[in-house]
Amino acid sequence: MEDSQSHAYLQIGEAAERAQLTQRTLRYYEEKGLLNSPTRMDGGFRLYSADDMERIDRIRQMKELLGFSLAEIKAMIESDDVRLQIRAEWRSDADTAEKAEQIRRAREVTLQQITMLDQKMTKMNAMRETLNERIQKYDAWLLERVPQTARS
Amino acid sequence: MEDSQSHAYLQIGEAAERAQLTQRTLRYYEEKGLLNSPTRMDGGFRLYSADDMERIDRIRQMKELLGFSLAEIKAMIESDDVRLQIRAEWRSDADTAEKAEQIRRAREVTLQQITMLDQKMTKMNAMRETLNERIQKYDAWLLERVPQTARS
DNA sequence: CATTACCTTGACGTGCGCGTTAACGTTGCT
DNA sequence: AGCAACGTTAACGCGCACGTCAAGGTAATG
Repeated sequence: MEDSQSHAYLQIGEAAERAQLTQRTLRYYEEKGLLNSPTRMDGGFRLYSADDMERIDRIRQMKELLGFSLAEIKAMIESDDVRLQIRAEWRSDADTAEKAEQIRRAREVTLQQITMLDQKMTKMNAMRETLNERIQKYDAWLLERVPQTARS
Repeated sequence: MEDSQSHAYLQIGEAAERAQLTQRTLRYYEEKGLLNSPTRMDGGFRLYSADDMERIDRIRQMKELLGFSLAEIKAMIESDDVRLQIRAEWRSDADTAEKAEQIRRAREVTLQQITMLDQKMTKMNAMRETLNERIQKYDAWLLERVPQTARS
């Protein structure tokens, strides 16, 4: 019987299914340094944490949504690493200053990402406008010569 | 000496340069049916019209902005063809009904494009929100332990 | 008419992002 | 202990989107 709250650590099979990717793809991402190697069970099986799954999903989004190459994505998710490090070393000792520097860098990267998102969205808005105008031209044409047309 | 109003028809060299693509890429797009074969001069050199250039630019945008494959893009620019046909046959005879049907199809395609643009933009907005929250977390962390930080 | 710059069509090469197969180890259940 | 289900690495393959020659034709200039 299964834990109703799914095992918290997933083997690659379930992980792939939930992420809508193939096992091959997950291993490939790991190979390319997009995923920090997940923990393994004794036999060597990969175990994906919730954080891992989150990250996998962000990678997928960046690919599908923004059409980035894996290399570009790898560069972009630096900031995730910092975030996870923060969580991990939360109560760790020492080096507040160094961590602060890392966080500032992560903040910078994140800001750049936001900027580029905004740029893309601006262009997409322009594109949307163009398409809208096109629709209106079609409608004008149709109304002029085929007035009995139903509009949606 | 050059016409100040650039020759209206461009050879592949200038066309590529202006579109920020390579000649190879333009030929490749033509080969794949993304561009209707441009007119040629007597010797066989390709001549790109303003419409061609417009189309090339839309292809580039779809690739860079949306990350689509050439196959997907080819499917999407159907509606462009109709638009150009309209211009061409503007005062042509006959078949208003048939043309109307084409226009309705083009309108449909365009609507779908708008819908998908909207979907993408929605997701990008969500992503932007996530990034914004991340920034705020960074700022909170920095403010708590390194209060002497300058914000931008 | 010769030179130079630009173009043409093949054809092979390349990097990316995986798919697929092979050979084999692990886990869980009975 | 045995079997099925699941996992592992390694290696080859593949389609896409071009890059990069090679061998030659065309255009513009002096």
